[in-house]
Amino acid sequence: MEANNFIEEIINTELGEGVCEGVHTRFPPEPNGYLHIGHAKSLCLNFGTAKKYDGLCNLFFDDTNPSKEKTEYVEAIKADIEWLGFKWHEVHYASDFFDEIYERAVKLIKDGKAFVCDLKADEISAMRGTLTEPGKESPYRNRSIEENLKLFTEMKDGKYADGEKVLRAKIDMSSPNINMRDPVIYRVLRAHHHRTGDKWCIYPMYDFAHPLCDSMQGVTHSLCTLEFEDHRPLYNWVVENTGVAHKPRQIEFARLNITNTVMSKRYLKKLVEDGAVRGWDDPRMPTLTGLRSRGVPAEALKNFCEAIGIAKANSEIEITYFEHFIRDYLNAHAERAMAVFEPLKVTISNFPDGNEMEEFDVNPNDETAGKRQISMSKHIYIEQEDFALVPPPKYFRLKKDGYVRLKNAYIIRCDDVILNEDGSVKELICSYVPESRSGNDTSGIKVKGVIHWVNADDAVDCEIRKYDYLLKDAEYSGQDFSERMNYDSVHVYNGKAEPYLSSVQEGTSFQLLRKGYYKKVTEGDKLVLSEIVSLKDGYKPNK
RNA sequence: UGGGGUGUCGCCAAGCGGUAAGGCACUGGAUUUUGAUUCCAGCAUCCGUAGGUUCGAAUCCUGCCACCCCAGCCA
Repeated sequence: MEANNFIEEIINTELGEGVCEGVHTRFPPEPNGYLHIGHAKSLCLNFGTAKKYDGLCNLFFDDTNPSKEKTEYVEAIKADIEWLGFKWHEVHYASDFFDEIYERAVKLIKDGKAFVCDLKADEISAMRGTLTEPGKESPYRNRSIEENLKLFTEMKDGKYADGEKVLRAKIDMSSPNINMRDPVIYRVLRAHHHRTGDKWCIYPMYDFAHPLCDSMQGVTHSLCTLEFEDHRPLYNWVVENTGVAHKPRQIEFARLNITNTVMSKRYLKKLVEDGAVRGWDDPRMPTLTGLRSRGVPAEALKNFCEAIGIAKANSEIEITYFEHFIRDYLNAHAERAMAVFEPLKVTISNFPDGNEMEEFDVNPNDETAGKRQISMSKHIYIEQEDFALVPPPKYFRLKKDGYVRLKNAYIIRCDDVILNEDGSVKELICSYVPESRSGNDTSGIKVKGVIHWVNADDAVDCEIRKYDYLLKDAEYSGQDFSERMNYDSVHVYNGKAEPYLSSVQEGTSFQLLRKGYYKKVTEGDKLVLSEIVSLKDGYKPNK
């Protein structure tokens, strides 16, 4: 099997040497928040690697800290993974293994490799040493096995208050790796666990529980992010010293960073709690559910994850790269329709009475997408921005005495402009060129601009939920028109052109296509937003 | 100043001793009834840096520099 990244190289080598027989991975979120785009990378890696090697991938909830975890999150996480289209082999919870993890801790004590420590948190911290100085051994380090056993049992039975005692692995207080300086592996914590309720008052630490859970699930390759590299020696220590039969291997890779995007669960949670966004599924959020309500196709996200690759170098991907995959997918699959945000009434004086109907492809790039009907009459609406009383340089759209093409229809000429009392444009009187009809234009007139329009007779009013940018408007001010268009063309697919449509999740009304309100659309119901909204670097929620 | 990692084009990223893939972005130009798409063309004499080994190095060796992570009873 050809390796696409360094992890696959490792697997290939192991397979070749017979170190492992198959591949079993797991996606291991802690249910303390919603999944975001960063998790998508891990999701694709874990599920993708398992699939490539015809192996298995579990969903594993790392719920060893009940004070932060909730059932709401586990349900949301499952829904997000399903949305992405991944199918897990089994679902496991660290809490399902609490009994066995406890037994493994007892074994460590019996083997003289763990001890109950009475030091307070700050004392342990003070004795841990520093980056350059070794730590000092706890005075409780040499308690007898019998005493440790008794004390640990009492910890489990609730005889001690939170923080009063902990169980520590007996490793090496002078290790240059701070994680090996007699790490705490169990703490007393009286918190209601979302699954085990009040059964336990002691909980294992991540460093102890994770390798054991990997082993018990049969995981062969435990993929995690770079910050756990220093924990690998401890991971291996646990695997080697607890007597587990199956020995998994931890491999680290760089987490995903995207420009101008907040990827920290802590801040995302704060945004939700502060009411800065309507919830975890606010389209401005980089959460999977937020992306979904924004109209981002799951396929696009997966294509993106595949393209960015897996490596160990810290990196920050430009948001345009992600946007490219959204556009790429939408261009091929999204249904088209025309829409107008700020309507400007247009009367085509020489157009015959009644409606003229015609059929068009729903998606010119996909014949199987079907056809749609578009009608036209002498009264239509166009976008206010598509007419300029005083056109800036290189303005391709409508102006007084100028021509423009109505998409899918005719070329029109603006003959007259009717103004309001305040000087703003009220209505346009135009004439159309009959022989310029879409498909068989014999007029010989060349126009550069093509604009959207809706038929006044049967256009549909839509209520669009408006989301503001978190980016300030000031970001745009000072830009000239061409730059503005350029910006829009990146963030609103095709700029002023036809928006792409795709269905959105039920319950989501209509999403923003661009800044401003949607007023009229021809085909009422499904709309979509195409702008990419992101948080600025350094953005901090209000305290 | 301890330990663990990483350094190839603006951003990702291949490359694993034989003389720098690809994508995004960008720039030209052609088509185009979406200022989109599509399509051609251009875009690292150089791989953090200084030396060394070699007929030959981004790839091997040595020194140096830069950046990231670690002192939670979080994960």
